[in-house]
Amino acid sequence: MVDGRGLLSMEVFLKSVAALNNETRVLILRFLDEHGPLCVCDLQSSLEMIQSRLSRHLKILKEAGFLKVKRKGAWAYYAIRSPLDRFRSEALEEIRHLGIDLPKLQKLSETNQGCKL
Amino acid sequence: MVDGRGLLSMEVFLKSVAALNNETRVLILRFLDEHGPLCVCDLQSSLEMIQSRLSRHLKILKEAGFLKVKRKGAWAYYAIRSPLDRFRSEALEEIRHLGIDLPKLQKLSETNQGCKL
DNA sequence: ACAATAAATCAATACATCTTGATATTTGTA
DNA sequence: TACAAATATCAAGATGTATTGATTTATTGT
Repeated sequence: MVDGRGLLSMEVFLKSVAALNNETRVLILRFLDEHGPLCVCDLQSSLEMIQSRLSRHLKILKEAGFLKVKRKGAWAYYAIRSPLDRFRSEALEEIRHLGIDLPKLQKLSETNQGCKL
Repeated sequence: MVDGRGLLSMEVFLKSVAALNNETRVLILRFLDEHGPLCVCDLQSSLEMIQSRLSRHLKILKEAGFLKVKRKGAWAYYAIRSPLDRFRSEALEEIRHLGIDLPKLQKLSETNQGCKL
């Protein structure tokens, strides 16, 4: 990074853009932005998404530099990475202004049966 | 637009992002950013791209709100739209910082034979 | 009206991404 | 160690996007 503002390379830029280029991932970003760190199974129940699909999207967002993961035992907590560089935080700000209707947060991990369905 | 900062909708946002999600289009944006309005055949010779391919990318960039076109007779001059909204201009600023190695400008339209090859 | 040039669109193929169900990996607990 | 729960990865088919050459449309000059 030459001047503190930009991404390093075309490759990295395109990876960020590709990650944003999907409505499901935009929703995931916004949901984590709203609720803070959540484990995969809570996202799964809140967003009503099957596990492999969600896991794939989380991986893409992580590898594009939008998310971080913290493992706590068997659980993986995903959250917006902080700080974000300028372009990514502008993108997130833009996403906040889209007026997305967020589903209700389901903390399945905190029920008796855990994430098991 | 509610507050002057954001795009209207998910659909419009995704269209902008999709337009950015291609190395060829990023190059076209940066080239027009550097050289100002250019007709299709000048872009064609400068970027060494066949006409149908270039035309398709220009259309995508225009419909995503990055470019405007001004027709002058048979020629179509494409240029960066101005003003760009915040997200699009941040994207363009980011693109400026990618350090893209631009090809030399070829003003084929100003030669004797015109754009004909 | 005709021919020629600039640009846009179309149709087919190639290439990439998304979704799903199945399987593998990791971690905690008996 | 064996089992179960949480997550990650894989393989196949479905869907979407890119490229190319051919065709079409628009405009200019004769």
